Amino acid sequence: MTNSFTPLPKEFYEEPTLTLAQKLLGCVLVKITDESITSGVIVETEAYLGAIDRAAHSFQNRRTKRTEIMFSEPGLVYTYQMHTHCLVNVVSGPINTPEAILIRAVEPYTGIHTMLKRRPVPLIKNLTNGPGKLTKALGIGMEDYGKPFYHSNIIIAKGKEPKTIVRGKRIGIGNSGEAKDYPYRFWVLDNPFVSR
DNA sequence: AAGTGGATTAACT
DNA sequence: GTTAATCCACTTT
Repeated sequence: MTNSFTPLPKEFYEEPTLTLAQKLLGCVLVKITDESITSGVIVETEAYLGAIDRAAHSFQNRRTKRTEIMFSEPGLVYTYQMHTHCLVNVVSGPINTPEAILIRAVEPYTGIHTMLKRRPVPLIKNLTNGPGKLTKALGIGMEDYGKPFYHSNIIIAKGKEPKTIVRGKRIGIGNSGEAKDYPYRFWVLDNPFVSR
């Protein structure tokens, strides 16, 4: 499938994680397969700051097979399996700084028909308004683990500037002690596709 | 064996 | 629309 999206350069990811998490809002997440191109505009992200963040897999620099990629250079794909779902993250921070940004929601952009085929839902609104939902709709899976977003079949391209960015507590990390109140979640105000 | 966290469905206001 | 219960598969101990 021919692709008209231009990946953002490697340098785009060389920012502090909390800054990058905001810069990613409005960008387009694209997955290219032989059959189709599907893409969505990122509308919700969460930052995970490895060493100091109890909610992160890499808390206190815990290095396992799963978190290994977070210690690598920024701009790589970190996918991990959660029950039946797969979640996508953008590796952030310099080498040996295990930080990542979870993409929690996107707004369907191109290839909506294909996405609906992968994930039949009555309302488009429910197609990609959650981290596990968007991966299924876009066809992202564990096979994408470790790929660079700037040079592969899963890319992040420049999008449009989001109107208003809001910041708040993260979701789904209730048992992470004090870390559960860190305001590391960013989303586009009033966008119907944010997970909540 | 234990821990994990989103999606879906059901029950409720 | 909001909350509650249940499902699920993989990772780490």
